[in-house]
Amino acid sequence: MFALVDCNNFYVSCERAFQPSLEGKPVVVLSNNDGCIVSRSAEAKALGIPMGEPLFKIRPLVEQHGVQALSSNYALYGDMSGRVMGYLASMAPELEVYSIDEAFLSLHGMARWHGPLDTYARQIRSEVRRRTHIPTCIGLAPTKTLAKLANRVAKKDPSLGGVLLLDSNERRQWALERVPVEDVWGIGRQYATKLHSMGITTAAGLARCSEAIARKHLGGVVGARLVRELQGYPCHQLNPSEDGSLARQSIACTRTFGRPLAQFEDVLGAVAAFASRAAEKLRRQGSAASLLTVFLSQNRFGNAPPPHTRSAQVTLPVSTSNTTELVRFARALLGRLWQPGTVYTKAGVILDGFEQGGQEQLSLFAPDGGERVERLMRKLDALNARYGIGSVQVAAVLGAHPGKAPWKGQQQRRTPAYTTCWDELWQVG
DNA sequence: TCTGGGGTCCTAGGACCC
DNA sequence: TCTGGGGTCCTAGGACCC
Repeated sequence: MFALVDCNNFYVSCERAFQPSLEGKPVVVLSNNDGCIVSRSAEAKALGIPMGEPLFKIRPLVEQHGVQALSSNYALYGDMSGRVMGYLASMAPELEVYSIDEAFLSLHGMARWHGPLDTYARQIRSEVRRRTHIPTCIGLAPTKTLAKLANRVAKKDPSLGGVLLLDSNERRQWALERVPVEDVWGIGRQYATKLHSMGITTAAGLARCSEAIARKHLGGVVGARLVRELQGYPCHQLNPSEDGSLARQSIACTRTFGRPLAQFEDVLGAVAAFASRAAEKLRRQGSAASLLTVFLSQNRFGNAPPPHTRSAQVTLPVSTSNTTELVRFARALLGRLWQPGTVYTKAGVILDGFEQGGQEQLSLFAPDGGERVERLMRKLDALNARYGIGSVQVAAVLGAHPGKAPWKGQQQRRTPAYTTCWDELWQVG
């Protein structure tokens, strides 16, 4: 039996945990540059504010109803997520951290010790709330896809008290019939449109599909597995997370600039900063990358025809996690992409092709130099951990401007980093 | 004026190999 | 004119997720 624990309106809930005055009011959290809505309180949803909507389009609504719009505070959310996941890890033999606000638990064999699983789930739910002030819903079912579906039903139907267990054919069928097909995990916009045109409008209808239909219309083997999972046959295993942190297969750092940029030095500053950040994340999970991609984007909402993005990739001669090396190659790729006279709005650096033990290969080429580089990188990470991200940087990051980097955007509505920054600790009193 | 960021998996086609 | 079969690796692109 799988359990899916999902935090309700996670970013808004994190903000409320430290600012109880936000309780009961319409609140939204904004994306980078205060651009789009990425989390909404129930009250904000009730006002008809859609997920992903740009703030400027709903400005009248926000002002009319006094909606609190907050900049995103990822230091806070990451820390709160760690607390929730740490507790969940203690409540089940295996835990998969699926995203910042969701986790799958394996509850195999747990009923024997803890009695009915829905009762156990209610305990977990109230304890998460007591410890962190974060509300959750929990879906329990024999497959991951059904656990997601149970979770969604529990969210929509307050009479269920935040927990739904699908442990019989009758209950499963009951749940399948009340979920629209577009809300099934793995059915996005394209597939939903296709299914509706075929007359399939509910999860129950999808569960009745033949394997051939699923394969033909829903992306081959992916669709076949989806339908099997709805029928109650597990196709997806739990992928336990090592001490709550995920080892990624790719690492990206991408940003829309605070304003459009046309100077090479300005964009280089951004790309070098992104490469540095990506290298830090890479070292934190102990990987070395063999593939480096840089992309540059122009305004995709303008009149210019697509493509709005161009990218360039290089296979590194030696896998590495060395910031200086990665910045050097990123600069070369940027040079290949750069078109003078073009105005860019966004850039990104992506690291791929990981292998373990990259450091060994590095030292093969530079028997003592490799170790020296490793020590330097460790020191760099330690300093940045102590004094804050970006305290110590390679020169290219600084670009032509000694002051604020021109690619950095606005975060005018950010709340303090209550839990992670010495200067912004929560004040009691 | 203002439109996020970071991931996953799968498929198809070409190059290349024996 | 005839001119195999099977495998791997790489890349691009599509669809989905939170």
